[in-house]
Amino acid sequence: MEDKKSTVRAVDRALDVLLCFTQKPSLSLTDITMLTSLHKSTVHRLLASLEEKGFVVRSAETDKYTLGFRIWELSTHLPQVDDPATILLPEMEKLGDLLGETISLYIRDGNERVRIQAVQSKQAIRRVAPIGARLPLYVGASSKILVAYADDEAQISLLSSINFPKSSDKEKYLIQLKQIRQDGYATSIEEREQGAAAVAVPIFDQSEKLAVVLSVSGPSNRLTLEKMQEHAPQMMEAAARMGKMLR
Amino acid sequence: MEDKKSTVRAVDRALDVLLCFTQKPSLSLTDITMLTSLHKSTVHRLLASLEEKGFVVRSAETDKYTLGFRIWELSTHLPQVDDPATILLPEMEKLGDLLGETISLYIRDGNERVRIQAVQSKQAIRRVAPIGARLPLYVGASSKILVAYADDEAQISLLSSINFPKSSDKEKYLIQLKQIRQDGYATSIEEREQGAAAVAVPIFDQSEKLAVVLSVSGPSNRLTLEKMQEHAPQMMEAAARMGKMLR
DNA sequence: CAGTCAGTTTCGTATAATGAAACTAAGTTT
DNA sequence: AAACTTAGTTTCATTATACGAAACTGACTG
Repeated sequence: MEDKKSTVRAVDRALDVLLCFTQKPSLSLTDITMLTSLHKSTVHRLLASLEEKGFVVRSAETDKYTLGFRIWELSTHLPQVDDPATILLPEMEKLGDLLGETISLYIRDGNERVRIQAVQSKQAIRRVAPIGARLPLYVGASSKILVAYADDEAQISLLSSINFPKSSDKEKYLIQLKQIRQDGYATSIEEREQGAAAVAVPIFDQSEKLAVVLSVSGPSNRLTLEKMQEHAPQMMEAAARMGKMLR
Repeated sequence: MEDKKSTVRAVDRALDVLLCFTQKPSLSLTDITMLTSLHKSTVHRLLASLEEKGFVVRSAETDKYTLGFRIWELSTHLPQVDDPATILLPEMEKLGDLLGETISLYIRDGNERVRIQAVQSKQAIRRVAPIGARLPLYVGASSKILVAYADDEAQISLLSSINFPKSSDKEKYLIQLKQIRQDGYATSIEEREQGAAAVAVPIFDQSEKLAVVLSVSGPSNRLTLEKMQEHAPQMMEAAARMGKMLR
């Protein structure tokens, strides 16, 4: 077995116990025992620690546990970061290390997309992604995500702004968007730029609205179709995690 | 040594690490090492666990830690209780067990005080405190707290509503209020009721405003002056804790 | 009153958390 | 540029300590 980082098991378990409360606000000891598949005496002890410090409270009547005031207290001390570009940077860096390619973050601004954050690949041959760059919304994996997950009225206006050569092109494009929504990610190979490929996924905020688009991009001979399919689930997983960071 | 509850040491320590962030939003490993007086390798491992689960994040540049999105996520799952009577009940029950006397919670309503919550002592001889009871604001430990910590204009109106027999009485009363603000608690012996004594302390909400008054009361032969002085710091400690629970 | 179920406590054992110390990597001073 | 700091990371031997099986309690149920 290989442990990525040397952590403390008892603490890992205690934190898992806390996270159970994201599923249900009020839990009995046995509820938690089942959710964590730990033994009840273990859970009992972990809860004793959590309760003593006020991270959970036990209702005197029902014996059920809920999150305690310490969570509230800590949440008031959260660094108040507002913009995704700042808050998501650490995660993007991690992702960049993991995938070894350039990671970008896009938002839509009118009929363009804007790169609001990027971490560059460390490889010699790499896709350089300047922050602040404005790109068209028609082509590229990130663009397709921005269109596919735009809310209804925005989508209609975007589609009308795109100049399709043939009407059959629009048809194909719509089918592509539908597929993307099914898959949860979009890819592009040499679509916008010679020799470049990318995978893009949506990041939703707490209210399930599209907040920003995350993409990994690199030279298409390195970022092959195969590699992209490998990266897609990793991207979606990262996006889910990052979404939780947006208020 | 006697362990009150059997807890898990590693977890206790990890929670202490989290609580460090209430003092300063951004902390280095050594900062935490000093604040907790744990060894750095221990802190390092605890942070690894906390980071993996997203309870803290490490800024890639500065290497400093801040609270992570998991705290935010959990805080959104806090049971949204609004009224102090509900939210403070569990703590009042604990306090009642500890002190063995009746615990009450009061708010001011106009020129009266109202008991909005109570847990009854389990002893045979006890002070019975019906919820909803309305009592005068002049006498009793809780009343004095309500007056002493009322905001300026409310205090003036309250003082004018009290019918002091002699003007020297008002003088004395004001001195008493000043003393109470210095001590942080008020006591009363047979003041309002024959044979009854009480200690009362203010509970302040997050914005440092008087939210509610907490009192312990019982027969004056059991709740002696000595006992009351013993209970006062316990009450103030409990009140501080309870205040953090009020949004 | 037997029977189930949830929570609590005990206890022997093996594991896993610990802290000293060594190591790395920056940053500072000489 | 060598010699020191200073902060973070990793290793490792030791033992404390977290673990889970099982027994216990006590409340609720049929």
